[in-house]
Amino acid sequence: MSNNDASTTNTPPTNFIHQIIEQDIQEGRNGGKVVTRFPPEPNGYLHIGHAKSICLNFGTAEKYNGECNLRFDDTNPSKEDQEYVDAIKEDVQWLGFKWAGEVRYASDYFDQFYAWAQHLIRNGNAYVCDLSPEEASEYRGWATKPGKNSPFRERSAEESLDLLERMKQGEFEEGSRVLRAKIDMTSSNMNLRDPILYRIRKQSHHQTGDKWCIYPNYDFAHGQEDAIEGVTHSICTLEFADHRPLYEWFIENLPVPSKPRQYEFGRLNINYTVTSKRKLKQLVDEGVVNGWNDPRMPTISGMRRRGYSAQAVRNFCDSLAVAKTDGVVDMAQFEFFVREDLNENSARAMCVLNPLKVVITNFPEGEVEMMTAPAHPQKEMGSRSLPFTREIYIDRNDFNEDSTLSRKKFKKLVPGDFMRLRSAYVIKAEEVIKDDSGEVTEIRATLVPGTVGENPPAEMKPRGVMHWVSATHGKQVKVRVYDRLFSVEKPNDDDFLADINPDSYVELNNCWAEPELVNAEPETVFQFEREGYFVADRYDHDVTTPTFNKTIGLKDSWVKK
RNA sequence: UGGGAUAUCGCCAAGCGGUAAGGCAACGGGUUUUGAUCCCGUCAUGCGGAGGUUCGAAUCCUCCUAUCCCAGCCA
Repeated sequence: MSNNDASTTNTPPTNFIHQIIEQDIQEGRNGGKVVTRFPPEPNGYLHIGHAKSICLNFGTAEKYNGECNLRFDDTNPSKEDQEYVDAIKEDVQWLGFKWAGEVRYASDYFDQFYAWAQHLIRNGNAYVCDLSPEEASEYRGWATKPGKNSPFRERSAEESLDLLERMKQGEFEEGSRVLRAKIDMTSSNMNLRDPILYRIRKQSHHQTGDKWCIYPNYDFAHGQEDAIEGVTHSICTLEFADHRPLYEWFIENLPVPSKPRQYEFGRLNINYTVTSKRKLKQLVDEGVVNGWNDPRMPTISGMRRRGYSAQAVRNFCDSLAVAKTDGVVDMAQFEFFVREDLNENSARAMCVLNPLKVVITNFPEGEVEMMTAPAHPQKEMGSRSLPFTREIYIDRNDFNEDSTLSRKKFKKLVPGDFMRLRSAYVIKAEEVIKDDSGEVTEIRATLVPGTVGENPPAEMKPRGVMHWVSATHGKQVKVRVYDRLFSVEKPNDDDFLADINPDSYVELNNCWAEPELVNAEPETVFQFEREGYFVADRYDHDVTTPTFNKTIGLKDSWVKK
């Protein structure tokens, strides 16, 4: 609630795109309407970078009472698949956005594009070129070296029209001919050196099947898609800035129904991860991670499985500047929003990750005392019951044999000293039992009567508080502990796999949780007190195989030593 | 090297000629039956550099410097 108020109306513009929009509205441009679109190519899964674009496009439409379309830019069948179409729709919905009307596809407009291609030819603005890809590249020149005209550039409109139709009929091989715009082979903008409009691809398409064997390029499609849909502000990332003159050239030279404008903003980069589609795909294909929705992946489906809430992802994206700088946002900034949301909304529970048995010698065997604890320390979220028994588990890390450690600095169980069991008694460690190898296997302790909900006398003041679970009434659960996928801020570009964090995934099979936890609905996030946030796995969790993924640890300001 | 963009605290960033917002991180301190949360406090005489215009410049001008993007029949 608190974070989103700012994005309703009447607030001053927060970024340069909103400034432009407000000016457009003031000048009555587009009849005061604002229409945006999120236009992914269905060739991979959406990631955190896309989330920023989604939040910007949908958020902008929302802010100005406009609409935002979801449109698949499916102009290259050789890279695309229905699997990605479905996953992308699911991700956008999970984030909580609703697109205007039906989902759109660039392929819905292929007939129109073809007619417009003929229009350009007739007006002397396009021609069929027979240069091979290698020759075309040579003719195009170099950034500092002007290109030269294709020998087919002055071919008659009639001939080009005929050739284009025959390309469409499948008469020619892939790569043998293309349709090009006739602009300027000497332009300092490479995109204007007679860009390719259509190329031959004898492949079936996930939406149009085998209807087409020629497909438009990005540049000959995107602006026209926007124009057809009445998009007013076409927001894309910085690398498309060089394409804007071409975008405008098509809008000017074609009888399009509206005149959209393109604006570019800086793409989101975060440290300790990668977001290039190529690298993410490699991680999946080489089995470095367990699929696109592995909880370590920066994909939306990965973050979802990790336990990050849609609201946290959105709050993070909204906190980001929309500007033209290309910086790298600190992962800590993202983690802040994840914790902020989870702290506010997740129920508390206790789960011991590395069990160490404690026997309360002055508590009768077989007896069960039910403790009650609030589900949330600050918010009213109900309460839970915790069975307290003679044998309990505490975390191995909460015990230390060294009783000389400073009481103030070391808030853990040490022999002869007192500790508070969260929501239960204060206990005192009396005896340490070890096995032959010297490893501590059990602690024998005594409880201080009357300390449930009450403080003990000053001389019995506990060093600190620790979580616990009944050894006889708790449930054994599986916990998957995740950490950052990469151990360095900026994974090496050439060999990024070498920078994988070897400890990014650890599976713990002997964890003990308070009983109710096994009944949790999949995708529910809990705060395991003193440990962090954990989500019941979306796919693998159920009563018989309780499985939790570590979402993120609690902030830890305890400086060791 | 031709073109397009960008440079403000460790990171993100506001600022649009009137004397450097905010968030993250960090560091102090308080509360606390989570070393969490919460609360309080500290954190740029400085805005990539050098000149100039101006009563006044992060904001305007000039020249440098650094970084990113463009030479797919990818998007």
